[in-house]
Amino acid sequence: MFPRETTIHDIARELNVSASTVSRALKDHPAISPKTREVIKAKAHEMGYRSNALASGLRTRKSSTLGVIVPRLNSYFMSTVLAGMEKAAVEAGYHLIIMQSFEMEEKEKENIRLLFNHRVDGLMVSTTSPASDPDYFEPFFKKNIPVIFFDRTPNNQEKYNCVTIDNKRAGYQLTRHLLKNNRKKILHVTGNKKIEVYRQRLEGYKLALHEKNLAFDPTLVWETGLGVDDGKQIAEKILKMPALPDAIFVANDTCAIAIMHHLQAQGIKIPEKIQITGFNNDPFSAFAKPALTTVNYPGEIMGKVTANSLIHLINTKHVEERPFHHILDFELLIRESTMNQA
Amino acid sequence: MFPRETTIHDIARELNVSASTVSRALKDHPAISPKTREVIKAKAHEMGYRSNALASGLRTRKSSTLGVIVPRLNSYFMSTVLAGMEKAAVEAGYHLIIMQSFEMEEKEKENIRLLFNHRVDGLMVSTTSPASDPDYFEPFFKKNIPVIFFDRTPNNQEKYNCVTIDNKRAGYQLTRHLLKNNRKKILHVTGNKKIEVYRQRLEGYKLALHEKNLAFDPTLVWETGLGVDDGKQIAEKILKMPALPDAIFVANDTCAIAIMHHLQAQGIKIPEKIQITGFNNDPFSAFAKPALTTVNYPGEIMGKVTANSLIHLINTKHVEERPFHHILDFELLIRESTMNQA
DNA sequence: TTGTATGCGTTATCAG
DNA sequence: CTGATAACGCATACAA
Repeated sequence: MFPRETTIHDIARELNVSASTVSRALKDHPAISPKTREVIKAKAHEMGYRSNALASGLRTRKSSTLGVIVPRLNSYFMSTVLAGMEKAAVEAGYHLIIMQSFEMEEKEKENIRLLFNHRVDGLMVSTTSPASDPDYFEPFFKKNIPVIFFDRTPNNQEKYNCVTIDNKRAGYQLTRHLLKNNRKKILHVTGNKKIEVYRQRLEGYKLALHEKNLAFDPTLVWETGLGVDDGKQIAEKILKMPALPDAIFVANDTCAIAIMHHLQAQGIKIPEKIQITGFNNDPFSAFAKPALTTVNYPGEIMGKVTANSLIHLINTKHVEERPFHHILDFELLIRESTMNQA
Repeated sequence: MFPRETTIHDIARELNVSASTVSRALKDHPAISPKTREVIKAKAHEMGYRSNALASGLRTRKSSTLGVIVPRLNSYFMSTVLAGMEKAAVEAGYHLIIMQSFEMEEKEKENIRLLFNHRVDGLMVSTTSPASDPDYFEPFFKKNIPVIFFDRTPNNQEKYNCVTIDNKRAGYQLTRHLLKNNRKKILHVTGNKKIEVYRQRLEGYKLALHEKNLAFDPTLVWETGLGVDDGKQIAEKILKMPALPDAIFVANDTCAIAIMHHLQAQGIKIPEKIQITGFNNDPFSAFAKPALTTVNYPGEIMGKVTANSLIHLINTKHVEERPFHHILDFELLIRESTMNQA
């Protein structure tokens, strides 16, 4: 019904050359004379030729495709990461296949399997699973297909290629900021503590407390989903506390803003009564009232660095000796305009 | 260096059957006896067999891959759309290749070309280009590879498959809401007017004015990039107006909130002095102070509907008679708690 | 500089 | 129900 695709053979026939010559000419192989190369290219264009990536991939064992697995697509932070990845990937001639794990380990495994079958040339993962040893990446490791974890990494980072920020230091600085403002009872609202990013932030929080000789109180660490709805529940729970905290260190902006909103709705003065900090520098954090102190998480750069590192690994055939760990710079954004410094 | 991949031939050899039998067994072909099917599947599993999507795609002329082109990845709305698409696609056995056009027509064309070469089975596009007749989709049309536009469609929607909301009606309702609040001078801050979504919203705005016998003043329609930075500039420009508007209908939440923020910083009372409405229902719009009246744009559903429609087109071999146009429901979210109704 | 021959792994066709 | 064979479109080793 639809005319067969024009192939290099069709071009070859038209020009009375061989298919290999056409193949070579089209990819600027040096062994082809400039003249014939131009002729072939012109003809190819004229005939509306399109290279068949599938055939090419089958032959070269390369799909020119990178796989990405993220817990969820719909967060601002994640989209900036993906934006950076897409740009870097396309510039290097790769496509991006993006999949969601929806915070389910089973789904993550399935995605890994599917991307493996799809013969991606490399894989970038922000892991759902806190598992200390994700052996379901074995097929990739065995075939030496590079895998890089970004943002949410497995627990033993030294075994894997990772791109992160120093979450511990960030957590430390945020907590320190609150302590400087004479806050004594700091609630820490965080995500799944088995996940490295959240564990690190908690470590930073503890360190800052320790430095000030303040006792760490485990009942002040609340594990949640960090979503908008969680924020509302947290606020309600806070209001029921016998003694309110005087500060809250929330592990992302979304939830921080939701908490703030609901506390304010109940008449709590922010930041006078309770000071709040977030994490991620969502665009709205600067517009919250009061503006939210947060950590600028360089999403686009993280995406770019991850993708470029992956492509580098793909291109360097020889096995890298040991995994690398890129730690990107973050930025503490202090936004309180009129705070009493201690 | 790395052991060759196990193929159906390897399995066939081990079991003394033919490769075709293995191939059939693995995809549950009815003509294979249940017994041998199970034996083959077990062996395949044992040998760590993985189907090669490239080879399969080359043979069947199907890549099991859907292409997506969007102007930018990093907006909340777009990520919800993609989240919906990814889910629907994976459920139907497809992968998603996502590309950005960065609001550049050239980039969009290049992406179309790349995805065509990559042999995607279908294409979903939120177009960058306001061009009335995007002939660079011709390769797809010619080969009868389905293309669906979502959100941002070409101008002559009747010629293409589209999934949208009724932007005109939404714009109309928002404007009407402002008029009901006795607003007389409504500034409309919008995106590129050549783009259908923005044109439609403007049409709705005009209609509402017309209905109230208010003259349409073209100088009250400002075209911008609708980003955070644009918001600041707009605010500054507003403050320089000889007579301030008493309402602003902004074509997205991000920009609306930015404008609101900067006007408030200059002492303008919102909504008393100037009432503002947004568009998209970004999660933060509910937390803005005051909360932003907006239109709930069903991103995830849009993604799901678009992907499912595309897959349907792929599966129905016969050419559809005419393009379809799915118009999704939106929801006007009125958020002003204490407004004086006219 | 170009051509020939072969194979990448799978599936469709046809035969048995 | 199963097997043999060819073909999908391209790229490469080798030959010329």
